Amino acid sequence: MPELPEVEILKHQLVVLEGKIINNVFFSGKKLKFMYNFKEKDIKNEEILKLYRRNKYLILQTNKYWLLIHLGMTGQVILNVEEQKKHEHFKITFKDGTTLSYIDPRRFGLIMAYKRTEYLEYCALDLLKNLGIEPLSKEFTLKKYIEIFNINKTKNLTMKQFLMDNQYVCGIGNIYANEILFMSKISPTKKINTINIKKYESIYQNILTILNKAILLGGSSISDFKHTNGLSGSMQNFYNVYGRDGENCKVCNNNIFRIKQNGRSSFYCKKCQK
DNA sequence: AACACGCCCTGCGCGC
DNA sequence: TGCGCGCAGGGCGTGT
Repeated sequence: MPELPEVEILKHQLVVLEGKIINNVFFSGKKLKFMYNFKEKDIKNEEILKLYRRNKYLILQTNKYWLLIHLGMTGQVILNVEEQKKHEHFKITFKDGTTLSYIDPRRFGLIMAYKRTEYLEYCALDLLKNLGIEPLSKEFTLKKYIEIFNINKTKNLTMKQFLMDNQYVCGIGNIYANEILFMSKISPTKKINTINIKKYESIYQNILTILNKAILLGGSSISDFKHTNGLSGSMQNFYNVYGRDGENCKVCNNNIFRIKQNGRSSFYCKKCQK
C-alpha cells in the first residue's frame, strides 16, 4: 500500500461521500490492527461532512465522530462493489445506496471512531498527535526542513530513517524514501549529520517532486493498491531503484543493490549514491 | 532514553 | 506439483 500519494488519491476519490448519510455497517468481526471501538448504532444516521488525510490516515468527519481509516500494507477501499470480496472487513452502506468496502488480507489496517468535541481537532487524536509536518503543506518550506534537521542532527540516524520516520516529515514510506534518495544521490546508509547542509535543498526538492509525481500518476499499484473504482496507478513504471536489485542503474548502468536497514529493504546504486 | 527487533497477518514467488 | 522459506507499501510494543 499506501504511502502518502496513494492515500491522497483515495481521499480525493472519496469526496463523493460528503453529504451522504450512513445507513448500516457490516463488520467481518476479524481483528484488524485494533479491535473495532464502535458499533453500527454509533454511526448509523451520521452524515459524512468532510474528508481529510493526515499522514497515511483517511479521516471522515461526521456530526459526532472522527472516523480514522488506515490501510496498513494491503488495505483497499472500494466504492460500490456488489459482491462480498474475500478479506472484506467492513462495509458502510449509505442511505442513497452507495457502499464503501474495506478489504485487507493482512489486516494491518484499522478503522476507529473518536467522539468529536467542539475543541478537539483530529490532529490532537492519539494516533495523530505525534506526527511530523505534512510534506505537501505550505508550512513545509526548505527553511522548515533544515530546522527539523537541526533539531535532530545529534541523533544517530541514517538518511533513510530520517526520511521514513513519521515524527519528522510524515507520509514517506519505503518506496518513495528509496526513490527520493536516488534522486538526491545520497546513500540510504549515510548519517544525517555527515550530509552537507546544502544537500538538504536537493532532498527537499526531491521529496516534493516525487510525491507530486506519484499523485499525478495515480500512485503506485504494486500488488494491492487500487483506486476506489478498482483502477490502478502507474508510478511503479517510473521507479529508479525500488524493487530493481540486480538490474542496471538507469544513470550509470552499474548494479542496483538491496540491503536491509531496520528490517526494511533499501535499494540503491553504490556509484550514484554516496 | 535511544535503538533494534519481533510481531501483527495472508499471499506470492522462488528454489529445491 | 508440492513444500518451505523469505519477502511484502506500516507501525506499535517490547526488551536491551
